[in-house]
Amino acid sequence: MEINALDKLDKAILRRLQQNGRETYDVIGEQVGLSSSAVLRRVKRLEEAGVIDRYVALVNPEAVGLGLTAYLNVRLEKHTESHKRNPMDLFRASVQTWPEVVECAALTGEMDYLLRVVVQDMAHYSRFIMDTLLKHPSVEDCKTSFVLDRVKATTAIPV
Amino acid sequence: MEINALDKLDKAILRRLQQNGRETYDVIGEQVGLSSSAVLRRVKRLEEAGVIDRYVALVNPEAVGLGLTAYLNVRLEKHTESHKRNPMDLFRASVQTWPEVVECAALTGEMDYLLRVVVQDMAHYSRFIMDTLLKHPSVEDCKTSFVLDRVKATTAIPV
DNA sequence: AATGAAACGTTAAGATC
DNA sequence: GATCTTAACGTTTCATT
Repeated sequence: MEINALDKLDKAILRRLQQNGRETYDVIGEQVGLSSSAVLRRVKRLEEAGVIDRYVALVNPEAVGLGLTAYLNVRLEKHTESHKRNPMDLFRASVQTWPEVVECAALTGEMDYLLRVVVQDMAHYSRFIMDTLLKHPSVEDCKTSFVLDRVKATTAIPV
Repeated sequence: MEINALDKLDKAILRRLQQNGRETYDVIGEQVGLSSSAVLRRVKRLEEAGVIDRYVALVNPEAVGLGLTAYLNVRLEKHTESHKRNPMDLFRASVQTWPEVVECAALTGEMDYLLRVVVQDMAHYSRFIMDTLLKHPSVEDCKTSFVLDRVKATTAIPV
């Protein structure tokens, strides 16, 4: 579980797996200059250390009819009514249950949240805003920006 | 290459692969009620149709010393000098080469860009802003919001 | 046209050096 | 870390519906 600094080989392996999570250890080994069993042992170590979180398939939203992406700035109500849960905790818990919300971060500045929402079309988006988000007791206000073009969307971080 | 609407089984398979891109076809089959060869055929079809884009390993940023994430709103200069490339194209091309920028979208509203930037610490962030982003000929101005907490960060879209 | 069962080839995983 | 062995998995084939 310790983070004993990654060497050049670990980084090379990570870069490859971040591009292709199913590349065989044989191919990785050829590229980085190791045998497949050496690659395997390093990968297992990286998994156990929590460096590799998990492996996923990436689905193309357009190909499944999810053509509209929006970023949403959400401002929560400041006041906590004593008999209710804290608005922040309530909001965070709800976000986990909304499948349209694929990304949510708490930001500095105006202590609000940035959400990325993926839906079929404008009708679905409206329904999400009107019937779900703005009806939520913790939400004070929100501001939408629609995505015109996904210029870059990588899951790879610069190791 | 055609998008012949996904049935219940396709969606169930996609949901599982979006959570674990290395789940064996045997296990997926047990869960969705198919044999492994039937699962394989469906997965290959989904890959060829472009529904499954690719498989990747997800790396934990903190575990590799990338502890600072920021969202950046970037406004480009409006004017194109006739002898230069269009500022928009120039900016988009540069974004592809900057490894710190893991996400970039063109947004409606003020025709600007939203960037997600992942770096080691504030020193690296400053250097990126001062030496790279603000020195870029297409960039007029930018505004930073730091991420306090990644409330939700999934690569799974709601199929 | 899609499935399940079984055979086959490839890859992962483990042992040894 | 490399080589060798075995167990697991992915892939193909084919009979069945």
